[in-house]
Amino acid sequence: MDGRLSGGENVTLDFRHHPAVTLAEVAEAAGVGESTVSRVLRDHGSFSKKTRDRVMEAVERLGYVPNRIAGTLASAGSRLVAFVIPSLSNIVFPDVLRGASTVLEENQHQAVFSVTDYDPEREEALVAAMLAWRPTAVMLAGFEHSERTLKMLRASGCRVVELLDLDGTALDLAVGYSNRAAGRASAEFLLKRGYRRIGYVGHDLDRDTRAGKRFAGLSEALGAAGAPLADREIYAGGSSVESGRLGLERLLARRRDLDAVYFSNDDMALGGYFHCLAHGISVPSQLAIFGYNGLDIGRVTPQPLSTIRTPRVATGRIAAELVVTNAPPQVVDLGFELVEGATA
Amino acid sequence: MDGRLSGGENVTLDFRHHPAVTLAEVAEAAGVGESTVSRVLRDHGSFSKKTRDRVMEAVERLGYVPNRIAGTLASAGSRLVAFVIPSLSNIVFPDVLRGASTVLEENQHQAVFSVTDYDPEREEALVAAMLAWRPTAVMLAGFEHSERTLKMLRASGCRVVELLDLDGTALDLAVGYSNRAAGRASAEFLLKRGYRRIGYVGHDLDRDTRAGKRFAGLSEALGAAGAPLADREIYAGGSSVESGRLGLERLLARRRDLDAVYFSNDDMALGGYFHCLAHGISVPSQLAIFGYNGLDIGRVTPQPLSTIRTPRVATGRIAAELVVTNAPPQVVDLGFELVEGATA
DNA sequence: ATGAAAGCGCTAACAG
DNA sequence: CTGTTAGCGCTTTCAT
Repeated sequence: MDGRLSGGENVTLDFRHHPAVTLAEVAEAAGVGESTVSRVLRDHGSFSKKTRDRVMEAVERLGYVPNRIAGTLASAGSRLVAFVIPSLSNIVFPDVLRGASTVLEENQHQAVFSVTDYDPEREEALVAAMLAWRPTAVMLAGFEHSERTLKMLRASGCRVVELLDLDGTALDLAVGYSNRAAGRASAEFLLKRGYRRIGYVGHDLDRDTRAGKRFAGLSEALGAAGAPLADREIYAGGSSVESGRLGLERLLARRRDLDAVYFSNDDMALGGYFHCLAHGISVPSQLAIFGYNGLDIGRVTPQPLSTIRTPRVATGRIAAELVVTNAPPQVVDLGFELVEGATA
Repeated sequence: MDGRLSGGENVTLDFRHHPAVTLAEVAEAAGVGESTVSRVLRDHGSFSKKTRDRVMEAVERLGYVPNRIAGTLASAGSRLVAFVIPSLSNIVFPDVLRGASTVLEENQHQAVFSVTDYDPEREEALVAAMLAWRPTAVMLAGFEHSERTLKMLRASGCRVVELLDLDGTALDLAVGYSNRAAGRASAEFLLKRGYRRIGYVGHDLDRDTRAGKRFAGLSEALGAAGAPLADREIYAGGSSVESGRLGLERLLARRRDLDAVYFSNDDMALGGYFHCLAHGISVPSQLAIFGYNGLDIGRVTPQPLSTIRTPRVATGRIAAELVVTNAPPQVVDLGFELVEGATA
């Protein structure tokens, strides 16, 4: 009646696709009930040492791997933490993931992620997809989300952590630093150093709203000091060393009188710095350069890059800690540190 | 009898923790059977347009989000792809994830990941944890895994993709390029350019076995050409720009006669290059520098870095495509490209 | 200390 | 075209 009875061919196939061992099979093999196996495996409830050994022996022998899909369905939390991040090219997000993954792994949680490419609609779709896994928490970049995203998140009942931004209203938890304040601090530093004709080279501001907030803080502080932004060059698309170089080249073609340029981040700033090195523009006497992020590479260039160091790894770590400890709603300001460097 | 009956306070709590809407509730609200809702949602099987509208209206109104945990348990695959990667600091892995995530998202798969920090024991534990989610596939770096890891993987029945290496035996699928061949190609290039006193600056070779294979390929080719490796400086720990700089400094302190240095990757090589810039060592006339990976930044430095460009994003993309199409076991060699640059 | 049984929320036959 | 029903593999009372 069953194909398996009719030939060796199917036996072979059955070996290959052997369905995973189940808890019931382990129970059977150990000669105990299913609930006993479950108790032993989770070390919860009581059982004799003898039973424990029998069960573990069977687990070992059969190569049993518990099925967390079933486990999660039967019990409470999934111990899944979902990251919906804008990009993996921008080093910021791998750094955040790195900080979080250590903590998550130590606490038997798993990280799931997807990449929005800075698109709010994709974010919406991806959040929905993530929510289908009933994660313990979902981590997002910043505070700008579509109405529907916010609604889904609120309705989900899972923890929400908004990362890397402080300029806005948190849904639940928020961990990061103020980009607006960072922009302002950069402006004040440059002004203090005596620069007055300051330009800006940046990448797409509408999509990367945190870069937009830094720009706003910068412009605001420069304006307030009576030294408004001299000019700006916006490079469509993501940030990169190459677009920083190109952006500075274009900006200088228009404005030879600039004495300092603020870049939307260190990648861009390094591009600008390399442009200066290659074209004999002496830094900072002819032109000062200032970045954002405090990448390690900026400390090793012939002149250390002047920038703002941000606690990206710590952001991930703290966010994960708040989630695994189920901390009450709160906003954690990790601050940032201005690195004077030698380029400004 | 129940605390909830005694006061308004608990009612509020109940609102907050309102359990997620279930398919049964949607069916109820729409006045249809559960399987009908299921069919409509998955657009599978047949149903009238009228029914469809009624169901969708209820879904919308209740804010229903399907539970994939339950769905997966009831049906077949999880559509989860597990990445067990050594590091997130090394740009290689974010790049691979980036390539894969695009394809996975387009095909309604989710990426789960964890980080081994190049430790085979952690890898073993993390693979086990991943397997508990019954992923469609698990993606690993390279071919070096513990016996138990291999056993679990084989027994799991899920697809296994080994990434970024070709020098070894694949379990199922493998996508990448030969690190040994890359090391050899680098040596041949340097020799062809006339360099004979070649040194090496690298990071931990035992943990990063792919870097070890490049080193082996390099040494082998240099030895075969009668110009064996002059000296080497191994920096414990991961690769970084700073350790590249420091490594070169130390190496040169011992061997002033070197005419070229091969670095374990571009990060290290950039550190070396910056050291030369800062100390007036002219590149490549006094000292040639050669890296590995072909990072974008190396194309924008005052002198473009001589290196080998590797298809990291494509590795992730192809790996994901093989998985979502359930391709037969195979090894895909994506090759690499030697970039002549100006530093060697 | 242990087993039996009732689900968790969904999908997949199988009837109608 | 649609509803009913039997699980998926586990956890969790509840008895014993």
